[in-house]
Amino acid sequence: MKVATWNVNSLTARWPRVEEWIRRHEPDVVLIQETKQDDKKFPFDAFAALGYQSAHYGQGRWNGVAIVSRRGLQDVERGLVDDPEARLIAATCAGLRFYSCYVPNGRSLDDPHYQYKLNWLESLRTLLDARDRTQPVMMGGDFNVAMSDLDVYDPAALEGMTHVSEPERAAIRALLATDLVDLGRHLHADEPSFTWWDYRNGSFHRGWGLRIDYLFADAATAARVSDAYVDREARKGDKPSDHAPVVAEFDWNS
DNA sequence: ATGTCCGTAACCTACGGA
Repeated sequence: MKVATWNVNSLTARWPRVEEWIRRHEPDVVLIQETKQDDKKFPFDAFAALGYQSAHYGQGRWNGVAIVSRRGLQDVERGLVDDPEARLIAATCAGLRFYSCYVPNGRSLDDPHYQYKLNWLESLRTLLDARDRTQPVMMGGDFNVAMSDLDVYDPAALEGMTHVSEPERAAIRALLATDLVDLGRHLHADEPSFTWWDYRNGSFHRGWGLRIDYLFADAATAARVSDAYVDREARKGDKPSDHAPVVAEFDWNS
């Protein structure tokens, strides 16, 4: 079983890259963020032509999350209670409960959007805390938080900014405290493995990245993971997203 | 520290958001 999470920064603009990536890597499930589409525009048929069912929660210009699967797709849930923005979708594929998350950016520590981000993460924690612990779960997405200084190219350069503040990091730790494991760190405790590089300043080739996209799973599922990695190749070439996909591979029969 | 990209609305340019 191969699962990926990828913030595509507009599925409309990124379709050629997404299609090529799926053909090449043949994932079973892909958790997508920032489709920037409504359902009318979402390429359900194009995914079907590749052999994938899809579920989408979009709102048009901003946000938008999706789950695509070639291992079945049932029981779709959209959104967080009281959240007007399309940032969360869940579905069951091959017996696993999947969540695709697009956490608010936060903008800056003194912006109201930052408090929205903290509230959003607390709502997500509440949802996960109430889940059925007998069902395997995998949650992935763009969390817009670098969990530790190892996840930042230069901690001093980001001091006082969003993505690295202690309250955000505590909110992510609280998510993990609902019995989830960070699959990237689980297998590679000391590798930076950034997932996002700013389009500006030649950040990618200078190595100025952050690890802000994650795949989390319950401990029993995490124990079956044989590989977890970032596909940096997807950040290169023509018209890339500013995020690279995070991939996990694991034994799964059901 | 800000050299880019994306979608939109309104028009071939500016703006908000990231």
